[in-house]
Amino acid sequence: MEFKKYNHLEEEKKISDFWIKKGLFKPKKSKNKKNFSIVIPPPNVTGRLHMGHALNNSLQDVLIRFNRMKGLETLWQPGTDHAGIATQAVVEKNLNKEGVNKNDLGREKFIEKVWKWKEESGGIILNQLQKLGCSCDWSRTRFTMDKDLSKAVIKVFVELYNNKLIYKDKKLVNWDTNLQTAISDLEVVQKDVQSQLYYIDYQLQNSENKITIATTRPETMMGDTAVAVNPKDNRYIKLIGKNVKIPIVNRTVKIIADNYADPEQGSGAVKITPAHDFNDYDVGKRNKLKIINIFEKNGKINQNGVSEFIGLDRFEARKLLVKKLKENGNLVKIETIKNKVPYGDRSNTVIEPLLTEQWFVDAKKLSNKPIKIVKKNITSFFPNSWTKIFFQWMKNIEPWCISRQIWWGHRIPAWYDEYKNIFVAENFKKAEILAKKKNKNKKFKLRQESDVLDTWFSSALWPFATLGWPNKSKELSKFYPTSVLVTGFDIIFFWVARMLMMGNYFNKKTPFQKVYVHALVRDEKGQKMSKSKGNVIDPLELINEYGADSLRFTLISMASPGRDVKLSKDRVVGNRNFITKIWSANNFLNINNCKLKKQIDLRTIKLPINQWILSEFIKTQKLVSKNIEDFRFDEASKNAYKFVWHSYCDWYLEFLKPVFNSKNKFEVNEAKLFSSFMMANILKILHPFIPFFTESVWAKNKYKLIFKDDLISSSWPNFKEINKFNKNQNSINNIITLISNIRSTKAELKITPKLFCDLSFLEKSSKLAKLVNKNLNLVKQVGRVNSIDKEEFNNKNSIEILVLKEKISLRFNEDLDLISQKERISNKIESIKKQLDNLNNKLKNEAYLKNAPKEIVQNDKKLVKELTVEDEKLRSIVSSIN
RNA sequence: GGGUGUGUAGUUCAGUGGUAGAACGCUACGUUGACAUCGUAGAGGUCAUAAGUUCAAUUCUUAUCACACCCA
Repeated sequence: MEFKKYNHLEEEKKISDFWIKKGLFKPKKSKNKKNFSIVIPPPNVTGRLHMGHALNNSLQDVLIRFNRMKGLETLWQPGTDHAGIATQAVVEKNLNKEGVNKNDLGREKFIEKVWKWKEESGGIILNQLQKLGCSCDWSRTRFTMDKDLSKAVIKVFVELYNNKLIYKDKKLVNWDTNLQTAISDLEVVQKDVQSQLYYIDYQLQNSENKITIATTRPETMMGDTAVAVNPKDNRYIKLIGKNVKIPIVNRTVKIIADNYADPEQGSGAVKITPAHDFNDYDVGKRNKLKIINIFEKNGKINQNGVSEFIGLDRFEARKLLVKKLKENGNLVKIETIKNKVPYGDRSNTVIEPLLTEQWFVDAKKLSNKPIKIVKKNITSFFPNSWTKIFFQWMKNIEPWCISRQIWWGHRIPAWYDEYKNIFVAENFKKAEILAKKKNKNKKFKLRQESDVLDTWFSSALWPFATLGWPNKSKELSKFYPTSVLVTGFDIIFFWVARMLMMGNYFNKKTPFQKVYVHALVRDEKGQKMSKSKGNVIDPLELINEYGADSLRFTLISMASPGRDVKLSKDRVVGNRNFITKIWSANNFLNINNCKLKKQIDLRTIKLPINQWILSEFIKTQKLVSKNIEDFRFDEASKNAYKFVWHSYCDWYLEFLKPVFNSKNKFEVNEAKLFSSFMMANILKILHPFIPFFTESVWAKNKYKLIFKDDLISSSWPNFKEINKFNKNQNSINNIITLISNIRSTKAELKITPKLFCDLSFLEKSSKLAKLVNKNLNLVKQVGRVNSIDKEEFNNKNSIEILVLKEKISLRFNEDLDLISQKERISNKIESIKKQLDNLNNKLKNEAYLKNAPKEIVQNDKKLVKELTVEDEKLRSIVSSIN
């Protein structure tokens, strides 16, 4: 009979619609009142699904589906963040294409455009997550710029400000000259680049002598306010306190002593530009130096620069300055060096330290509680190694610059009057009340801060803001703290740490009990996937080609803790084959009319193969559960894979065939019922990994009639072991060994596998004989055995082999070439001898006997006995071969 | 420069103080009434290197080497 192939494209769409339409992703009241919740790491609203998302969300879905099936009330909270800079850039670009400039449009109109863009094309990634099978409660989808979430953001800002955990300060910040906004430390990437190190002579005042400084950024000379040397540097001690003239700039500055100057680096003398270098800024503070800012916000030289440089871009200014220095003879030499240069992670332009007024969060103070929480394991990281890295960062945390000079985002709720007062309040009216109090009878006009907040500021509130905070919602009381956070390591500082700060501060409870940290998805060679390298594998392409299930199973089975996922297409193909295998196994059941017609009382199962497969299943079900609970998704998926393919398909289905051929109605009936029952349970344990396929087969087999539920809402199998089945479990395992041995012997003798043989048991009171007699049909059909005898086959077409330490004889109706077999057994004897020698030596060693645990010694003794018997029997077999 | 992680079969990875495992790939045979997106059998490893602890080390410790990442 021909069966249709499994059509993943059709089925996945159908099943997805079905789940969503029936609202099966929504939390369902649990009997045991236990809850399980995860908040999704909100992807950018501009985002498109990449492999990292695919891995991250596949893992979350495993946890969600598993716990849902275990009967917990389960919420997976989805949504997106507004990605201030990225989204603004997208919309701005679109407008530019239409010939519209953002500034001509004005702030309000522009924001309208952004919202319009969001409604039309934002959040595509959520659809893509649905394609992946993510069972988020989509009806609860949130967006960081939603009214509710914005309310939370404002409340948090005001409260932190009132508690002096947010403040405004004039400091050097990382300035992105391209985006023209400040960014936080974390958004700066230090890149290794080749730079020129310029050695430049500064003329000493009232002297013929010069001092040579070295710099990679000569243009900042225009902002120099000192030259520093190390106080212990003998070369320069005499010069400390003397004045030098900056060439071209012609300003006179002092030579100061500061430990920052490293005698080993460059010339040992450094120019100090407090306005444009973080280290120099500190030097300037220590030495009370003047700060001269020479840059506009776009990175061009401002009025403080030398006249002919004003208006030049910083890199052009550098070129021109170097040229002038050369002409004037001030340039001593140029060295090419490797150094680190800061780049903006969004704009990829060189970051300029710039002195500006910004808003900061006192991260240091907020970090105390999270550090305690993690120390006490109230929130714990998996793998544990991340704890250390988390502490390292948290303990050295710097103030967090949260203001951004862009339009799209949460506008900072601060108002200014004309008298340099700042009023922070939840809205204009409240700010006005504060202002009236302060200004008494004075007239004033309030102007709102134009800056918006860093997107991560709102993301930090995600675990409670999405659940309704600051309202005391029932979701908040039910699902907060969330159970697990599943995230990539790259955002531990950006996001996880900050959620821990905000969650613990505002809720007195940690936002999540556990943090599962997964690694990066790389290409098969271990290279980072990047567009420029052209090695990006698009998850959507794989989903189209092989199905979401295949992709999910692959990613999940490769997610070993602490290791990157090296993805190759071959893996996905392999797992697609796994799905096809189950499909064809299920077809086998259907062909043979194996239907689950009623619930089964497991204790009444009689057939040894049914008892055996059930016992194997129970082992597997336990392993899968435990491994999912331990975040060992790789192991869990492998447990299931192994059972389904190698126990159920390879052996159990083969054993069914002789049963179906028999005339024992009872046995046939039980086999048909039970094989289908097992299939249902296979679908259950595979559901978290390959949800579409399993739900589809569930429907096809009409299991809902028996289990009363769709697969997604069915209960996770939790069978107790049945001890009285142990005997048959062993029997079948032994039969498998026997059949495997017969097959290998055939292969070794180059006998075609088709050929049947006769079997004879050579030992008195043979256990194997009893076993075989009890399962005669299985052995005969699956093992291709004709007849069972008791006498020795003393002729050229028989061979003796050892199975489970018993001698048996196989007879074929063709002559055998036993020479190779003789050699093989001799080799085996050799290796047993080695093992025996080893063991015997060990057992002679008194230190070993004294120190090793009794079980180990006993085990070794037992092994010696067994190997000795095996050795003897093999020797007798060899000697019988002529 | 400081830190973290990794190194086990051809490849990707599990694992363990006392017999070294899987998947994929490879080789041979096979179209046996679920499945060639398959079956059966098989080959393949000084567990990076060196020293130490131990009765016993692939596993623990230290050093070295290689690679990856994070921070400055």
